[in-house]
Amino acid sequence: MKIYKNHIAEKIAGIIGDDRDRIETLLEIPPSEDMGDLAFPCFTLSKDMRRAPDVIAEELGNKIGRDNLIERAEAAGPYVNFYIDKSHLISTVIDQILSDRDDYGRSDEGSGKNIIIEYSSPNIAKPFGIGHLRSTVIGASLKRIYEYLGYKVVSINHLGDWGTQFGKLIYAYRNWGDELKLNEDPIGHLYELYVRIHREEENDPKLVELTRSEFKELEEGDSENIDLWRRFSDLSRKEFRKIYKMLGVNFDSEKGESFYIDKIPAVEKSLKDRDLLKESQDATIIDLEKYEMPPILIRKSDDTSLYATRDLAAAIYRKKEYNFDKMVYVVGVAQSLYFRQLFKSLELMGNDWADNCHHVSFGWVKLGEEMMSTRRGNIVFLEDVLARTVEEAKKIVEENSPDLPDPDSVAKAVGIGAVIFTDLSCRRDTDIAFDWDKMLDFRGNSGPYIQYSHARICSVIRKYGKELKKEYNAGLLLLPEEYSMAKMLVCYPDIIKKAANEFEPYYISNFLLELCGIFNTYYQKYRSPEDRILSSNSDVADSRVTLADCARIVLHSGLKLLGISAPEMM
RNA sequence: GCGCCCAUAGCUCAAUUGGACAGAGCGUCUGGCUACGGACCAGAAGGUUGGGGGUUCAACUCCUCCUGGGCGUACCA
Repeated sequence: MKIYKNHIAEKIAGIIGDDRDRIETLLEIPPSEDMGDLAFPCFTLSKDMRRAPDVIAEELGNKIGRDNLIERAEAAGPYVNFYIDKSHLISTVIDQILSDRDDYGRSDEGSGKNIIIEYSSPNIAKPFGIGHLRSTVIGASLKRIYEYLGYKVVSINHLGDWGTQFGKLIYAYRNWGDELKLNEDPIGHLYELYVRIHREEENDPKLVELTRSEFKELEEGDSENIDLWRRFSDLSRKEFRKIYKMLGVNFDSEKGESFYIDKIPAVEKSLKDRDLLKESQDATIIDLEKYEMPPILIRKSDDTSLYATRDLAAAIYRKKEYNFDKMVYVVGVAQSLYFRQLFKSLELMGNDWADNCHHVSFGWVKLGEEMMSTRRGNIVFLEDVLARTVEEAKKIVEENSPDLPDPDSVAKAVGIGAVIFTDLSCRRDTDIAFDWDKMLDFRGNSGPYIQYSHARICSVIRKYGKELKKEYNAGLLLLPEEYSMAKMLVCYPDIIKKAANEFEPYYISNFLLELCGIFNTYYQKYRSPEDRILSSNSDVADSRVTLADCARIVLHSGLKLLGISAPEMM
């Protein structure tokens, strides 16, 4: 769409003698297709020129004539509506996609830039719930999106493998642990112990001190505690790996919190040198009152470290190690105050790059009226969700397409795709309502709907049979849906950039749904031998299949950016 | 108490960041395969955008107050 915006902005600027770029940012896409393809609202001009917007629009409309990009311009009240030359747009986008193929929409705007994305970061010894999935899926998608734009991305799984909870876990395991259970179902057993110690601590406050001292010993290097910790950690990592494999998610680094404990002293020294540390209530803090924030705790009264301590160390380490241009933390919205404190602390330490750190937050997953949380014990396990969606997909596949060569892998692709898509189909900050019925419904606005549309196009191309030639005639693509589709395809690169800028993969999901909507309408509306895609007129068929193939390429690409696979048959 | 966030169709979510008539899916009702895949498509019903006031050419969007909810707010992460 960029070339058209540019072109129109230039024309308008030429007439009124204003700044091109300013005009360009004012251009918008009208709410309905019959109002043209791009619109210029004259309100702001009206202020400068002290004339009624309708009059300006009228004048512009008359002065802008047709050329090979613009078919016509027409005033509509205070707007000037521009109608792009359809044949120009269609052939431009088809040529572009056919030459770029799977790289359509790729760019090099990020080349030479490093970005760190921290995501997933589950806690060792806690089950992977459907709530944790959001960070994983959003982060993994952002990684793909940024790589597509030429950035060098380092993805980090900042595992929660250190902290007070390990004192609890060690204590609980010593007293109630079961070797057999631990090996059979490590996370299940550890979680059971975790829940139990929490309950018991409520009844017996003395336990709190005992578990805290276990952590202190761990942090001081007690070998027995370290052995246990390492075992818990290894077993959990192994379990998580299974989940990541299913989801098709991977990381460049899996350095968890524990990695940074030996880097804490240097951080503390630098904090002390800048006189940022303060003793308060027996603990060590950074006072942030000047910045209207509560203090951030650096050391507890028993002298053990906290997540903030380790996060400061991690940020500084990463800056040294990767020299990132940007670092984003994909972490739930509950932590937003904490990240403001963290970034402010980094800044106070003299790190001018603190500005380049972003908290990419996301909302809760609700179960009924409640927020899902491990602490409350009302979580839905990701493994159960994946198992059920895959099973459901298998049922449907068996019923609808009994002779698929590999039904199991298709069922997996669809079941998992449905789960991933659900998390990416609304804005990050909205809370998601988890609902089994909806999760298992593969119709409507869903991942499988997009996969289905993609498979359908693949099927048409198979039926077409011939080698796809690069020959097509834009003059034969005159149906309104063909133009709408082409127009969407033109916008795909813009959508990717928007998704990256706002850290919102949902823009891509939304775009894909819309594209599928148009294609499916097109597909079903025209059924006569001549009007359908595989038209009896072979020239027309060539052109239509070519356009459909472009849509296929974009659907495939978009799904990939979301981390969802696109089977050719399903 | 203070801070941040949310409230849009019966339900789940959108709305080009202040723009033209607030749109999709599900659910309800009606219709569509001897054809290119019905995990689909077409149509209908469904809204005073939680409520009041304000800012302006224009408010779901910005300001203010109220109501209802969520999260955070020093030794969890």
